[in-house]
Amino acid sequence: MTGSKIRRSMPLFPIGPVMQLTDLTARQIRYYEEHQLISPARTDGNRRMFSLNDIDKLLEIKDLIDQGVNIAGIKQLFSISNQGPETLSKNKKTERRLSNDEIRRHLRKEIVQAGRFNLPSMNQVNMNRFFH
DNA sequence: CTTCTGACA
DNA sequence: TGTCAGTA
Repeated sequence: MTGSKIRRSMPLFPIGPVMQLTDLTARQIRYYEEHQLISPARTDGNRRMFSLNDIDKLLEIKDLIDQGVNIAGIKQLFSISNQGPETLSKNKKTERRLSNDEIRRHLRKEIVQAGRFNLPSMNQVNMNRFFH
């Protein structure tokens, strides 16, 4: 229901506890925010307040980073998973048999795989190869 | 005491 | 990324 959503997005704890829960340094957490991978709420004296969603997001980021995926790649993955079928189906134009879900899986695999091989510039992943 | 922004041997 | 500074 909607109740669980508001709970997961409800600002709960400051950066301290989050550091322990995610094994990430404050520097890293702030860095990821700078690059808009997360957007914690702010409070009284401009202090960050993280929600459960933020925690999960950070854990996801941590895994991907450990797998070698850089910020650009993670951004790609996040935007893709949040993208509704409408956005993708609009690009699939004509000759496209793969479902949007399949495309997402392939793209994710490509990015993570590239990360494992330490391949540079994940920035311009050839989405052109999937659409056309 | 904890967190924040900015900066850089 | 770590870390130190100067605040709030």
